[in-house]
Amino acid sequence: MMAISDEGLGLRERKRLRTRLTIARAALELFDRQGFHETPIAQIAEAADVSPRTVSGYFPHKEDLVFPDSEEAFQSLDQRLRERPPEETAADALRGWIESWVGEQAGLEEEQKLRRRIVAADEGLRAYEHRLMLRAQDAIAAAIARDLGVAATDLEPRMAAAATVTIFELLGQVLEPICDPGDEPRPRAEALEVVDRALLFIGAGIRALRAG
Amino acid sequence: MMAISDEGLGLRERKRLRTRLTIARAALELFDRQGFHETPIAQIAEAADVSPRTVSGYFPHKEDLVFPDSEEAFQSLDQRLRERPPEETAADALRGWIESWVGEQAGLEEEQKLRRRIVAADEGLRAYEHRLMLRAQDAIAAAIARDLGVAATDLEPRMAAAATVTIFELLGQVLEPICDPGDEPRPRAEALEVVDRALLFIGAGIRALRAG
DNA sequence: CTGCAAGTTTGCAAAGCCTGCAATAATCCC
DNA sequence: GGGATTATTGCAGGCTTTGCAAACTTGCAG
Repeated sequence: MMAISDEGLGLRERKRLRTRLTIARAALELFDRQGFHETPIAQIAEAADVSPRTVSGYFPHKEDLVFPDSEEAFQSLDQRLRERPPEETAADALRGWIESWVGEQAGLEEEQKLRRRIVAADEGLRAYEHRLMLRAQDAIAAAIARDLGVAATDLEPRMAAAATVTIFELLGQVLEPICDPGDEPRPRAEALEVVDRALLFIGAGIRALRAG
Repeated sequence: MMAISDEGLGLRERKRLRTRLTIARAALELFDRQGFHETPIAQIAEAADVSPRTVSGYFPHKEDLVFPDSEEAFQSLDQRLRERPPEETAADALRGWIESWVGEQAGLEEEQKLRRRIVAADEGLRAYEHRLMLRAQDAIAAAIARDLGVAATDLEPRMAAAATVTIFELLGQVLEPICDPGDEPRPRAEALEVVDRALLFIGAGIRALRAG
């Protein structure tokens, strides 16, 4: 679910991470069984053996329980894009990041599947996920703008970035097109193939705009 | 704000529409002055001289107050796409719909500006707007799939549809890039130019995917 | 080991949103 | 006019979210 990186951390930090993880796991489990709206925070708190107030402390919005490490992911993507060498394109950096990201998710297929199923069942959660993605969209737009030598607020990089973010969203659905329990996880290669097709789509779109 | 189509309607319907309009207008005004979150429903009710329960009756979610006629717009787009003649492409139908839609908005520039400013100021509203757009996305994906002779669930039409919906969202921002009071409304032609560039982008992407 | 500083958990309360229900009021149509 | 339909309203209850202060745990220096 979340990368447990408790290296060189004091007891305090480790305990905090553990609590956070426990809560998120309990929530995911309950959401999957009963539905998001049908699961009050009080019940999650009970399952995680913690007070409701503590749940809200870790996860300001109930929806955050479904995307516990979006912040971490965004930071890593943003850094990857910013610190890419001058000769590497935004698309290459993005692809590289996705590759390593997908790699890090190894062993978490079950949780991913749960998450996908939960999100698929609730329109509001899909919108919330998109809201999280918007941050990535801005970072990607900035990176593409750097490639093209235009302002990040120009239509061109923004359209391309928006299309790119769309790919992320489709990616989740492609990886778990049928969200029934017990399905085998799709091979990683297939995910990357989708990414490559998406980047092809976007690259062609950009070229067309620049030519036209 | 909303198209007031009270032709051949009884007093009941007319009154209903009028009430709805009054509430939405009051809400928009207050949201703009104080902010979305800073405006409780009770205050809107007071301004519109109805009970809070009535507001919730007309607008199940508070956010709906900001997008009062999204349903109408979606229905009209969906119908336009479904009933397009066989020789008209999805892109053409879409462009035609946007053109007439933009035309219908004539005279509503002030409300549009208010709305844009309100939405721009709140991340949650942007996500909600996207949520509304997802319905259009499905309709567009189906239309593109029909063009291509593939299933609506295929990656190709879905990516193209997602990119298209993105255009709608950017369109609002392009039309009101600086959401300060008193700006002149952008000319309609400029909006259509954006649409054309967007369709160019998407068309090139689709061709690249089919070729590759 | 002891005790203080810093950080965490908890309960409580208040503000809001949203929904269902039943009573009341307005409108429609015969 | 009068019964049927529909709109409006108040009320209650469940839920999320936030602030605040008290109680508790951990870290660390002496």
